[in-house]
Amino acid sequence: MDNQNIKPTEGEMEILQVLWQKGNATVREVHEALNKKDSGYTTTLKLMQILHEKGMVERDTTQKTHIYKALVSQDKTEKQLVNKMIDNVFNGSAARLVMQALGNHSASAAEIDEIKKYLDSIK
Amino acid sequence: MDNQNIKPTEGEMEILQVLWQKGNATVREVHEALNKKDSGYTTTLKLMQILHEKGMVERDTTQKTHIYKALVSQDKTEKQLVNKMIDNVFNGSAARLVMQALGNHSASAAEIDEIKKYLDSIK
DNA sequence: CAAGTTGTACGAATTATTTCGTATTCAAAT
DNA sequence: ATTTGAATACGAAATAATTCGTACAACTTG
Repeated sequence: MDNQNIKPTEGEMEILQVLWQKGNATVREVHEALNKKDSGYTTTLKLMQILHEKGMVERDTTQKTHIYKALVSQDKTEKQLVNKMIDNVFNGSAARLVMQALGNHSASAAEIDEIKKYLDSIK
Repeated sequence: MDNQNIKPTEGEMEILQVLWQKGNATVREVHEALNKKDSGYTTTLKLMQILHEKGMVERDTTQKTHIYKALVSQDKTEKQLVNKMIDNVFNGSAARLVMQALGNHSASAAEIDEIKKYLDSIK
């Protein structure tokens, strides 16, 4: 099985988000997108280098300023993390996670409609 | 604001699960419930002591063998963790998390109905 | 071209988490 | 009573994750 274990840390995850959103980006772009006042540029650089070591991103180094791009898919990564949470926190019940997620004020009426539509579609 | 920040680590979380399930338990009971072959009894003990320091569990020490009990609520803790994931992984969209969770674990028809009912109830 | 700016590399400090070794206490059984 | 077993306490090692300092290379631009 080629089942690559994608387990980004929290810091790595933040960077991947930016890369997924932008498609590709330089370290500076990523660093600015996450405007962290609590950590410096070289920290972001280091994390991106680690992501590269771990094979989760690729980079174009033909120019002085390197350009990064995610190699792991957003979908697969999200699935891994969600699955892990369902197992770890919700004893295997996806439904419990869903309800916990919606019980929060986080979900708007529009979101709820969207979810219902989705539920119908997979029925 | 009394907003206690509940952020158990992964190891702490495993222990809390057992305590929530059992109501209360000794270190040995917890250690056996999570039959980890990769870490010893004193590791579990230490983690439970840390949970106590952090105020996430209480313990009855009137007997030689202490009896532990979770102080943080399962519901609140789950909400915190889910919210964190919604922020960290799904850019604030509960709906995206829900869909990822359902697309994934291929929830059963019964589960889906349950969720729909729930959605109606909070509308 | 010299000076300043922007970039990467990378070791090392810091912080968080997990794990264990060992001392000690208490209680039960021989 | 002495030994044995099961428990806690707690420092400290091991591991993981984050952050930064600093050296150096490559482009401005004055």
